[in-house]
Amino acid sequence: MAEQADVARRAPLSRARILRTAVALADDAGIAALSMRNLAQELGVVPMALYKHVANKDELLDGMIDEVVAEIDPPAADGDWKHTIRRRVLSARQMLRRHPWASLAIETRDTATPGVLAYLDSMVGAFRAGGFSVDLAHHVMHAMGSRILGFSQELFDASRRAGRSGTSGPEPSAVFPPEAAARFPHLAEVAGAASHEDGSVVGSGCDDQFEFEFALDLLLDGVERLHRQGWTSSEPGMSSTAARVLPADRMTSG
Amino acid sequence: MAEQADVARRAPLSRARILRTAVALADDAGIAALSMRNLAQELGVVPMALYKHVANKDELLDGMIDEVVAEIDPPAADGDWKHTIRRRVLSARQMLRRHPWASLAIETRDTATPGVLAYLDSMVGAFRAGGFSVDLAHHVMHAMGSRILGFSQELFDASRRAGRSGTSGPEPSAVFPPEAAARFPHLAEVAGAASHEDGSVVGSGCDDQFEFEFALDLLLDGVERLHRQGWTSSEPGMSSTAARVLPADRMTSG
DNA sequence: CTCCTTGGTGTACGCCGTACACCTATGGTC
DNA sequence: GACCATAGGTGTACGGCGTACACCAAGGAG
Repeated sequence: MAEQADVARRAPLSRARILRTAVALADDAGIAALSMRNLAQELGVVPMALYKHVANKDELLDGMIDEVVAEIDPPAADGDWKHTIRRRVLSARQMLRRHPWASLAIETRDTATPGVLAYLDSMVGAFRAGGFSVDLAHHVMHAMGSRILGFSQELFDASRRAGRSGTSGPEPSAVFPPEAAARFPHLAEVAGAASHEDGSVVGSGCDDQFEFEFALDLLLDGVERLHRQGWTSSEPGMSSTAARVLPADRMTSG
Repeated sequence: MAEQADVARRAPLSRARILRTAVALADDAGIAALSMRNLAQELGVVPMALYKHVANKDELLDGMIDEVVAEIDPPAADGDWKHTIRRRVLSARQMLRRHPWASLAIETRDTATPGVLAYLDSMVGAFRAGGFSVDLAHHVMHAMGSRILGFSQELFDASRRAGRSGTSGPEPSAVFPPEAAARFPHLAEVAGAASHEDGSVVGSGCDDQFEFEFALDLLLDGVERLHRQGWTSSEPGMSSTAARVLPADRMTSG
């Protein structure tokens, strides 16, 4: 009990405490540094002790994911669908920025956690409540979940990282090393323009939040247009979908 | 040379052969099964032999990425920007389907490979050639590279995988186990509708290729609209960007 | 003939996840 | 109070990983 202070030298190690500590450790040291051994040490306990509370490392990761997904604001009751979706998506994004490991962890898991499913479900629910057909809601969810360029998570992260030689970095221009600029002139042009255009962005080259909202609004506005004109998948209303130029590009969809 | 057939018992192990074999192994057995030891065994060689041709495993992965990125069709010279972009993106997608490990591998690397940079550069070039301002091209690239829902790569992959109990799976409905359907009614509704709507989709629930092109065209059409109306970031022309509802949601972008 | 370089080998180290046997308090039952 | 089942922390050990480092065989150059 409380009498023997040194026997209860630590808080008594529960699944919840393990998950909280694991999230904190991944936040601080990166997901690569999250080993069962490191986590155990952080908790002042031997590695195998963890296995009395989580089945294995995969289950630990699942727990961590649901832990952070729960941080996403619940859907707002007021407002139209667009407002609701927008706020929710931005809240999810804030969570992902707080926990940079989460995005990759979620995508890596081979089966979605209950928390993730609940989030997606409530998102579909918001579209449905806004009068969307099941059909349109379905396709819109896909559109919001897919990345058109297959990769390059935050597009210029790589080039930005390549230019970092310290945390100070007061030089906003020349994000590219010169030889890269020669090889990739268009990227260099874009990167250069981005670093000049706005004083509110200090050293990083471009305003991630602006870019994200640009993409979000581009999509939401398109979706709103489809919704208003009563789009259905059997009779597509999008211009280029009707006049599809590359029927041969369709794959076998296996 | 060719005289001693047993001395040259294998093709002489070059960087190119290592990369080709590594790609094939990752394609077949999954990226998790690609260890230096496994790869060496596949090549009939001792693990440390690989290190005479690649610096370490990270560099091996970089090489593999450039290997598969090179499979993306070069940009078409003819046609308008939309045609060019669309074809290129779809070609990239086909590559990513051939090499399911590639998408994650590319996103995991902390510095973009030359091949990836070249691909992105040519993409920006296509927009520029289509008359896009540097500004718009920049933001559009971000929009195409970002995923609005922060995760869930192919949205219903997870639920689909949860329902797989074999390769046959002749039952298109009930993608969800019933208890999950009760907890996530909207997802269940969407998943159920998807499995009924089209005879061309056999067992998988929804047509990934259709979903992808839906998202692609939604974005391209929105982009075309912005382009036509001379959008600039200083004076946004998108409806919801002008009447932004949630200024407080903006983060410090740091 | 000697020597240097190129490329494959063998051993070994420290990390990882985790199976398994063990120990030790706790609390319920008689 | 005696007994014992159970929950939870411990210690050891195994196989796999990436890779540092010393070694060695073959071939070309002087």
